Amino acid sequence: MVLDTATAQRQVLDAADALFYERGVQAVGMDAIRSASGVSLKRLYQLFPSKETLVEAYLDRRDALWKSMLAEHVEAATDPRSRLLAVFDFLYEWFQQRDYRGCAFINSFGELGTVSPRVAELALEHKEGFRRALGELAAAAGARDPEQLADHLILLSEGAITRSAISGTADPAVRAREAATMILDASLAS
Amino acid sequence: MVLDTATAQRQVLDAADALFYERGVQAVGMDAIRSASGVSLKRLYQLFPSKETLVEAYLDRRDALWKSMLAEHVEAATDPRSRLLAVFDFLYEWFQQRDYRGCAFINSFGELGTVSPRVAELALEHKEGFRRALGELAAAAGARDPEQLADHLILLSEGAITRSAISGTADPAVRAREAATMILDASLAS
DNA sequence: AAGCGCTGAGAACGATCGTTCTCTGCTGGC
DNA sequence: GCCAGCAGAGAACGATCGTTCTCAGCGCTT
Repeated sequence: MVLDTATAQRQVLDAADALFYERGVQAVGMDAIRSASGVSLKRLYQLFPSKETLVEAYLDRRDALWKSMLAEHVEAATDPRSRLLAVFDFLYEWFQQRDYRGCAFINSFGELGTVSPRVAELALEHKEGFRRALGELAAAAGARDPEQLADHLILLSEGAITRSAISGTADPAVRAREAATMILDASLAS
Repeated sequence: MVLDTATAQRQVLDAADALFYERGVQAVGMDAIRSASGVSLKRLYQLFPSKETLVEAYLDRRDALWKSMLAEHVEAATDPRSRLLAVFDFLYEWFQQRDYRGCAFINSFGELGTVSPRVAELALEHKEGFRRALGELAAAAGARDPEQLADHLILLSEGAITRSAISGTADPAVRAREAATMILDASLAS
């Protein structure tokens, strides 16, 4: 079976994503990715010269996918206020996925943050991107201090992400939405 | 050099705590713990028959230490309202520690949650203990719905914990305290 | 038809993992 | 003085890791 570069790359990334996310980076060997992807070890190393490269690609794709899923939910809402709260509806849907295991960036950072500066950097960038999005939504919603509101809302989001992972319930998203509503109302321009 | 059981156990746990917390569980071999603790491999395995046992002991001790540090901060405050907010002052101090690397339970859960039910259980218990403490503080502070307030405050706390780890700043504790104040004021019995 | 280059399958390599075993030397009881 | 038993130091074991190498086979050019 011969594969063109694009599909081979996609199959490897699909396998890496599923395995890294479920079991963690260090617990998954390159052999497991090779078996799951059906791409030979040789080709795998041609596409991604090292495991670290593959981890970076895994995180990059997660970041892009996550951003687009978030944007999808936000754009479905019309008025600025519900666009901001749509963030928490997105979280709720995410948490309900059967294989939900928390945030790949938080998990990877916990595993490799000390030893791999690249992973630490990607985690920071991912979270900063999210914070930026919240800042824009907060500004559009007419917050008195959009930056501060974004800081508060991201804490609720991150808290819900880890709590949902550990408890195995999607409920934290509901609680986060409640708290977000309170904070949002309190920080709207009067 | 001969060590009695108690000091040998303490030295092993000190070394395991420092290494597991800094580098993650999987990245630390038993040999590294042996070198750092100065306890022979044989004795190490007499005290902790497997690495998983040692990981459990590491998490148990972290839980106890964390709880007592939190209690210390809370008890230093007098009125119920500042006792509740003292949680976030505690977080601020914690985040400022030079070797702060996030929550050991969140990190361990991310690394081993899927594969080790015991680690998943300990993480859940640790977080439930924290939530319970928040619930009591919320009730004492006269919240209309203490359980809901505790749910909101724990989201802010967990969010601050992970954000502080990734960003390397203690600032999230300040932001969390701000948001907590707003939520607290909004949910006091009127 | 013949040879070159790339392929996939998987063996092989050196390192390191968690765990156990060996060996040497010391200590206490008789 | 002597022997049983436990200590520590670290070698050894089998497994697995990330990575590289071997090798037989296929498709392409001339």
